[in-house]
Amino acid sequence: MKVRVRFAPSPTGGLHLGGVRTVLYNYLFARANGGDFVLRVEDTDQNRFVAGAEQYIMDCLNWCGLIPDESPEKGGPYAPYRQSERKHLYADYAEQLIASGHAYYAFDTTEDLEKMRKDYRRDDNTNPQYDHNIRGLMLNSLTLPPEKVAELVQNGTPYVVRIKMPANETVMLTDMIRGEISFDSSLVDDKVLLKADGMPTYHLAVVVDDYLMKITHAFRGEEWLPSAPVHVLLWEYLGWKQHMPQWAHLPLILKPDGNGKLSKRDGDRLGFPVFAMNWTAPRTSETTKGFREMGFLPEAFVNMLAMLGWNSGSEQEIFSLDELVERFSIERVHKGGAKFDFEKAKWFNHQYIQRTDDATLAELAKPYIDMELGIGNWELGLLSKVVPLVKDRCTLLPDFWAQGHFFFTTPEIKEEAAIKEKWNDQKQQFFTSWINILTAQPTWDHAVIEATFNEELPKNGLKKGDVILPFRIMLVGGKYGPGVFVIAEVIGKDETIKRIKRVIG
RNA sequence: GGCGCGUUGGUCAAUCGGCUAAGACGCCUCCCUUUCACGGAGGAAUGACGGGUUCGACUCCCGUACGUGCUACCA
Repeated sequence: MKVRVRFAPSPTGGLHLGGVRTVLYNYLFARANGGDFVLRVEDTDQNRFVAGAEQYIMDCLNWCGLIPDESPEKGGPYAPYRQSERKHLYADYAEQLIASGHAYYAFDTTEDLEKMRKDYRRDDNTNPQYDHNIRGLMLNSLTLPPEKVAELVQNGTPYVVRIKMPANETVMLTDMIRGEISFDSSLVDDKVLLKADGMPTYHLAVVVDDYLMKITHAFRGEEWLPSAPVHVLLWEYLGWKQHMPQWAHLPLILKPDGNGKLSKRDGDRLGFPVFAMNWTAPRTSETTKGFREMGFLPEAFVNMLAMLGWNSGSEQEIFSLDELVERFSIERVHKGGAKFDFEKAKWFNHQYIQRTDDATLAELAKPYIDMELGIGNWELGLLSKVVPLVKDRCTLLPDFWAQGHFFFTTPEIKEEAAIKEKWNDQKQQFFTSWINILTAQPTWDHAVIEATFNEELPKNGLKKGDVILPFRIMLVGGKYGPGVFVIAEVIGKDETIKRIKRVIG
């Protein structure tokens, strides 16, 4: 049987780190097993629908290079891939469940449900559920005579369909990551399967669509584990038990400080991205930063995510996507959640920058230089000289500007104190006469510049250490950067002399 | 409250009964570099707790604690 996996997001906002990791594991598993990877949009909640979110999700997958084989955009043999467009399919299955006695109509209003939760709340049961103990007390096709039910349905009274959870059964589930898990069916509530608006809930839709789309392995977040028995029973009640996919409940990605699931808020609070790419909420126009815009390379982002919850068992940490396909195994995925570490994420990006060829880096860095200087306002050829000089100091793409800005424009002197404090006549004299020597130089390369620099030192009773730092600050503005004579070579004779004069007057 | 899941350094983690418990990030020291990085050499830092099982337990079992997830006509 052909392996088929699916990523099933609901289009409600930005794509979270954890979501991308779920996509990745799906993708790796599909590729490794010669299977299909499908993107199915779970837009069954009309209240939470956010315009543009679906397109955004696909853009994120594109950026990461995790392209689905079948999707709403691309189509495929099991189209449509949007649950809202599959709405008509679900009611029949709900009816089938009612007919076989595994589900029932419920006519309780929101107020009825609130009242029930209030009335039955006790200290040892702070959250009463609509379950096998309670359903006999509610307004549904189990408590109402058949004629009454038929009448209510016919005259358009809103109703939902609920699963009838059995009492005292042990529901078993074999998880690829966690092994055997069991639940007591008495403790699981009668989940709504079909909502009053005719849309299925996740519980029904996921089972029906996984069946119809012939999904063989289902990866999802650990937060779904408690509702897994509902899904297992649905597979059984619908008569599809032998087709049920193998489950893998992935560990959560936790916030770096304290505990709990990593949320968008944590990123805002601690200054790192949580979404793959910038996301602007259409309603509020509020933008949340993404890894892409912060200057991550998609390969580094994906590699980092792969290692958050999985490792190969070897000491290797840097893997290309192809290597991951080859090495990844779901059995080696951790059970416990992992705290997200932004420092480690940056380290991955630094590694990838060092391994990327200079021409590609120049392409990647270009937009950030454009952002500072304006498109077309600077010499593109200069960037290819700068990239190899500053790349080891760059962790994120904007660092190419931070580390190399002085190649493009005359920098502001930020370390003036370091020059002024120990300034004296000898130094003044040194630079004054050195400028004249430089001006007369027919060739301009770092070796020549350094040679003249060295020759001029003793004439003024100076050592290299006395003036090399001041010279650096003249050119760079601060105490950082590549070899100072190389910088002088790259910015050119006129600019070098200009920058020295600017300081010595 | 109930139920599920989890628990090796600050963080990510190896180990599938033999451990003097890898490696990476971060941190610290030193070297390299008359800058900052890169690179190199070191260092501090770990099995939640209590019982079993076993010649031997980080590894297996039980309990406790702690954490976390769910407990919606949201996914």
